[in-house]
Amino acid sequence: MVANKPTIKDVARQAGVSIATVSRVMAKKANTYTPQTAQRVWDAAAKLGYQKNSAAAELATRSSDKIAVIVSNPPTNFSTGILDGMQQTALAHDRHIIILYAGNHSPQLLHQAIKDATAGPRAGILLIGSEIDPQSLKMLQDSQLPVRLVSNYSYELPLQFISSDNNELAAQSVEYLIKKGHRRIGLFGIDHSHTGLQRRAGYQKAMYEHHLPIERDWIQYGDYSYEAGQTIMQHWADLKLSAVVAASDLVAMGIMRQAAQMGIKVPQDLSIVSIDGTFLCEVTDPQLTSVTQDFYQIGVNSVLDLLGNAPSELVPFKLVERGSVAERPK
Amino acid sequence: MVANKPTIKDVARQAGVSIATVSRVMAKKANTYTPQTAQRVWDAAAKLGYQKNSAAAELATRSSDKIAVIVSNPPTNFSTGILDGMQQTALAHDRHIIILYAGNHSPQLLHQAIKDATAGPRAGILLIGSEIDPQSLKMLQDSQLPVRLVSNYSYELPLQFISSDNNELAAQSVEYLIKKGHRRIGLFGIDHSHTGLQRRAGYQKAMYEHHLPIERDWIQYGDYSYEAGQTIMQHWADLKLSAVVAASDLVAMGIMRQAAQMGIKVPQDLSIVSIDGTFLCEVTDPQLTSVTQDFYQIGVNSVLDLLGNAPSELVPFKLVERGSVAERPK
DNA sequence: CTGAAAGCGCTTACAG
DNA sequence: CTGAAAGCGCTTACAG
Repeated sequence: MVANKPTIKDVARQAGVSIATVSRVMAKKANTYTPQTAQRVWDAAAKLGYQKNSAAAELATRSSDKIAVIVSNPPTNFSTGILDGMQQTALAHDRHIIILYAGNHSPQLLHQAIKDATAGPRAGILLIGSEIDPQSLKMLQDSQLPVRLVSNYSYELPLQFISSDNNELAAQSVEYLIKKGHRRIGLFGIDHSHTGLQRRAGYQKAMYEHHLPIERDWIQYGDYSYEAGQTIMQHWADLKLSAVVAASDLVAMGIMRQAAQMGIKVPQDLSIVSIDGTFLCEVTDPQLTSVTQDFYQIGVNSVLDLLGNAPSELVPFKLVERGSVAERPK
Repeated sequence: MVANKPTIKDVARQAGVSIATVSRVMAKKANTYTPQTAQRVWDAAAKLGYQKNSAAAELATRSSDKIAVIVSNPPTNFSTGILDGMQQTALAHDRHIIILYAGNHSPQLLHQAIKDATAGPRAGILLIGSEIDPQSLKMLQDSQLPVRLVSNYSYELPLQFISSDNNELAAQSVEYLIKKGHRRIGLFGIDHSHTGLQRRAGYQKAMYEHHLPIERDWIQYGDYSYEAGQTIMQHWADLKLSAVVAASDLVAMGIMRQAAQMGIKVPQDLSIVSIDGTFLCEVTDPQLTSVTQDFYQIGVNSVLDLLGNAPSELVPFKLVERGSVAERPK
């Protein structure tokens, strides 16, 4: 037979003070108690193994130190870096993070996650890679909580965000390829989400600025997955591309795999720059040149911005040269 | 100026009933209200956008529908499958999952995560891949909550678990290699955690049973990472192994990479079977033969076992033949 | 079937 | 500096 969890009353009795006093010292309210009473309270709490019931505290204050982060699970897997950054930063600011998993891009699971996130007091909501439909938006707004989109965004949405600049991500990939002498450049694996469209726009912008035509089918859609890369690559022969920007590391890997099977050599026959720059880029042969996003920093800034009520923010990325791009005689 | 979030009182007033009645219909207590009152309550709730405050409900019932899952982030990344399984199953049983992130194997972050997990009412605690130190154990036990270890275990710990059988994972890898004619077989990349030791024991058991000697240095330690695979592989020449079981997919990839650089051909010169069987196995060239764990099922069973108070369980895995093992003339 | 009331474990003015 | 008391938003015997 185990004892029930001790409450503030038990601590008060043990320390010989009122529950109000226990509450104050546990909350470290400055100048409201003597060092002596504090010590007695701490001793009593330690002895009983007391732990504050957060549900009760949240109810009383109608506030919370918990940030709800909703992660929509995309085929690509960069969330680890983001979550690491969030975690560290939250801890440093005495906040906690609870993660709600919204499965694979199903609106239903997203709604469920938002509902869970707003079912109790929260410090705010962070959404990683979630496609916001009208109902989600309404739920978010009804909650009256601070909200930030993380790692995706849309200027059409009345929501602030922290992300890399998708447009620039694609544009600079193309610029780099052009600088290396490529002219027939494709964009493989984007989808029709805001992220995909922003990257497409960046690709188009860079091509136009250099007066390069974009032929039909140079833009190939997919879902950022390995399989998408493979499938798209099967039509490469007709496209006569010398270079391609891959919508994600996974897409790039799929492209490489299919290329190998078709006897196409990377980078001699086909140059690739990959968007993301996760560890996967260092694991292929040759290694993948990439525009690498600073996922950790995105995570850090998302909680900073949320807590500090800062405006939307684009986090810098950088191009990392590895082995998947060949120079081409102009 | 926005209105405050509506409470049960607002709904009661709007529907013209008492808060007790609202509470009952929201909780769907059978046979405690007429369809008519129920309808009025639902209408009122919908109109006001009412949502139950879970903190208050948990306080009143001293219970919760939230399962806390603590994920310790290992270099290998199989948690997605597990979390998917947990998520689906929890939802099907009207439970919710909140994820607490315990960073990279630091005891401090684990303690923090356990503290957060037990700071409010919970349906139970699930820990994915966490190394349990004495203090963690005590905190877990003090919580008096149902607890399950997921994807790792120790018979020395008074905690129940759901996992693949680490011993068998390694043993069957070895068996398979022996059947293919290999005799000089190594084990690369395990660490000194329970998981590592269990896999080592399985490896040794299989070798002994076939009267095969294990030479010094055939067992190489690491941390399940890609880098570990690379580093270890640098000493391959001295070892004269014909086959190796890799402690994780990442280790296997590191091995392949280093092998390629050293001009060693997989599988002709070196056969590999990898433990885990994530998508990474299909992404290499040749693809990796693996003992693949059923992570999704592990996730499903972990919430089932937790809620049903079932005993510890070993979830079946299977050997998947791909391209990284060559037959060897005996 | 429904309501009044007590209680869950905290926090925080208010008084002293 | 400290305590008594009200209140946070729910749930649930208890009575009717």
